[in-house]
Amino acid sequence: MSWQEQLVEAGYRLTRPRRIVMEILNNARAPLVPSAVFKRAQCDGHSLGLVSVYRTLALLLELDLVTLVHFSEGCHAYVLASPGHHHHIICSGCEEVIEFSGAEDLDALTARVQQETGFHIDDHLLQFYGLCPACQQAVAKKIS
Amino acid sequence: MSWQEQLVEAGYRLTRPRRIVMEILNNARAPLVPSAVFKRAQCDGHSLGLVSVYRTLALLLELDLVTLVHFSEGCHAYVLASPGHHHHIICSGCEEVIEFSGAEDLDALTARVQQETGFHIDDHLLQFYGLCPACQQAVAKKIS
DNA sequence: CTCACTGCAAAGAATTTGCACTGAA
DNA sequence: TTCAGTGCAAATTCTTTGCAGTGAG
Repeated sequence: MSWQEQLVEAGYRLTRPRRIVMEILNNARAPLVPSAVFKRAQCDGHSLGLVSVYRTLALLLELDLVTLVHFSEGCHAYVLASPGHHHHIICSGCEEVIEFSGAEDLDALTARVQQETGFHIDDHLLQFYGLCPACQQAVAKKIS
Repeated sequence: MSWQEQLVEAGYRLTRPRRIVMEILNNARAPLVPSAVFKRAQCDGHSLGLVSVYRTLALLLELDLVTLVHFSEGCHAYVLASPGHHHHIICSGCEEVIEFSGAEDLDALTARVQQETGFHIDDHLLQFYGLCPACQQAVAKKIS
């Protein structure tokens, strides 16, 4: 089901601002904060209010059409969410984000922790940080 | 090495506000945002500025004496960090936070993802969300 | 046609900065 | 005694809300 269908399915309208925000997130390689989405829209010649960006992102988040990515310093930004459960690797160099799946690999750990702590675990947050291939090369060049 | 020693070691002074913030975090079962730390200080009859709370938390974070915990809605809060690498489980009921170790269990996954993506992974963020034993009981009672 | 959605302007939070004063070493 | 650290007040973000106008269905 396309995101347009999901929106409508959930009882929302398919409007210009929502299209623009989705298009921008779709073209973005890195996670974007609301103001960044707004700026890109302006650069692309689109007109939309910053307020709509906030409201649209909140809505898309609720519908799981976008996800939050957390940075170690305590900021968070939005990326498009592909269907299904995914995790992200974030490049510390260029902030590019790549998805990977593999929740299964956590099952053993989850079970162990549940047993040890008595908690009933129902969700998790997993992200990796590192350097993408391009940035690794850039660093290598800089050093040599 | 105690946190006091770590502070001094790093060239900082051991001041009243820093003691107060550490004491409050030490007594807190749940992660606290800056304003919450500030309020608790007031309740405890301590006098310190909100600004100092911000500055102190930033410093403690830099020294790894405290860590950030992320909530799914996009907020983050501070908890005391015990030495060594740890992860957190956060209770969705009472926000209590418990630490667990087990980075080793991620090694296999890390290796696989590195190979698949070409990224060079050097850090990760892992948190579990769920219900602590007490809150599980509370829910069970409510239903019955 | 209607009502959900938009965009402005304004309010409200959250966080940072400038600066004179204070107290840890 | 000295300078790092504090606390206030003000500045700067960041985010939310009220409300009249607009356009998707």
